[in-house]
Amino acid sequence: MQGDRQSIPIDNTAATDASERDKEPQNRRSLTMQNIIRPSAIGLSADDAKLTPPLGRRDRSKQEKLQRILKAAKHLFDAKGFAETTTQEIAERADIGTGTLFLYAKSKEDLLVMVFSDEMLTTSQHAFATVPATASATDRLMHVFNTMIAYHGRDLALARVLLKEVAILTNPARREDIGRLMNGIYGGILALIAAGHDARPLKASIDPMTATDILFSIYFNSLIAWLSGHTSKPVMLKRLRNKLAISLEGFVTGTPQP
Amino acid sequence: MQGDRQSIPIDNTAATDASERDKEPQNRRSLTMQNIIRPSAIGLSADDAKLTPPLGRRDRSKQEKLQRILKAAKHLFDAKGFAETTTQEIAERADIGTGTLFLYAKSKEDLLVMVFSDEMLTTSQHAFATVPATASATDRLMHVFNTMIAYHGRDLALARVLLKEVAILTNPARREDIGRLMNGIYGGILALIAAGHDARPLKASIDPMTATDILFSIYFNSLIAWLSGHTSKPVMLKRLRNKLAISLEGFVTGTPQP
DNA sequence: CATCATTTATGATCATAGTCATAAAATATG
DNA sequence: CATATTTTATGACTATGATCATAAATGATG
Repeated sequence: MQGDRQSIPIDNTAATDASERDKEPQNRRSLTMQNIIRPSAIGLSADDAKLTPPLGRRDRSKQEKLQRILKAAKHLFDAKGFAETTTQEIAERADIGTGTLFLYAKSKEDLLVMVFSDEMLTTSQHAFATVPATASATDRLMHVFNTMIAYHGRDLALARVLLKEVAILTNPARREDIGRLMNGIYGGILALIAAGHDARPLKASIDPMTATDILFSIYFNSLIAWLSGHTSKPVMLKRLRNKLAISLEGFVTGTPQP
Repeated sequence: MQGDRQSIPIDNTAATDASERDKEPQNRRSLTMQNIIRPSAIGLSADDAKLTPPLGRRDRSKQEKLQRILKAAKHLFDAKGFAETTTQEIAERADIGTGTLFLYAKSKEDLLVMVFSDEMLTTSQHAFATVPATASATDRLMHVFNTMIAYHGRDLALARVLLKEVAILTNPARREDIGRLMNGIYGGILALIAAGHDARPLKASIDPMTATDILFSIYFNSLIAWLSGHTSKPVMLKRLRNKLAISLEGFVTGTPQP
């Protein structure tokens, strides 16, 4: 029961396929196309990144091009939907060649995740920042999940494609993007429940991170069940709340407040 | 707390898009291309279906063609993988025209789910049928999930594509296929836990179906985390077991056995 | 600056999923 | 059986995601 504390959600114990063998030859110069770094990817705003001194013309133009691509893609995905947007259109709008696009994203789906992982992160951060302090643990969790669900609800078709990609990642770069998102969410949930709730502490036998993992699983499956058309939104929300309440109840000691 | 008993996993509260308005004009003859019915889809074996009397030449040939398609697709997906198999190849192997394929499946992905939903159902049924009677509730659940995980482990690339499609369904016909699968799994889990475990009954406040839903969510998320490369298989299994144990503990009354 | 090496950009080209007008087959009707 | 109607089959064709050989741009070196 001890010795397996989770530092999750992400640990790359699994083999990273081919990318394992060609280790970066230490003393090469800077960013090559194989590892583009988006500002947000290292916790810097675009401005900060611009101010960061030593960037040659090449790297600068690369960053700018990437920003144009992401902006163009986001605009089109939002405006016309994923399937209805062609990579040609994105390239044109970003003012680059059709082939250039695939130097920055491995596939159209990859681009989709690149585009929206930032927004998902922002959304979740806002959700945690606005948690009602006085509410019950269940309600606080529901506030967070509700916010995220509302975000995906803005465009169901887009949400379906996006979550499909997010659920199962194949590109290590995207795994990092989503890893950051997951770390934020798990951290937030953990903060909400780590001390227990309703004046009752967590059971000693329960690792808070494991509890977090369970709660997130419940949320995620409710979300995809809804997007799959298995349940209506109100029913999904009602059941989600119930499942969270039940789980939370199982995590703490003592009996419910009278 | 009452009045929302889940008859899940599937209820089609959500709008079924266009397919809602063109209601079958009652007195048309039989199966049109829009609703092909596979034998297994109604709980009959292929043989039973053949014996079922009133099928005209047309319907018979349709069934046979469908079987050829499914067989061809399964063979090729297994042998070469999903991405590496072209719909042309499948059509050739099934001895039909390239366009004919898309009369039976809406897309290549749709075909993938058609092909493997039966096998997944069989696998889960076998898993439940071989549950060790004397084991703890956690171990009995782990036996089931382990079996299903092992099944997906036979071809990770295929499992990734398949589960992506299964996670979020867009075709109502496929929703029914997977609905049957889910009903089987939920029913099995429910049977395992409905009476409580380790001589301790379920808490009165807990709907067994809701508990089932939670347990399945935990399984499913562990599975996709593994397939996404977030955790190695042994770590995933260890954590899965732990999460199931914790949840199960929260569902029953009393204290653990001494 | 001139030359060379490396990295990035480009669009013509390819592969293939999916469509659609047309034909064929099956069934209904008289 | 002859004809009309409905359903299914077909493959040429289209749309588009992705590739790749070639060119352009950048930076390093002397």
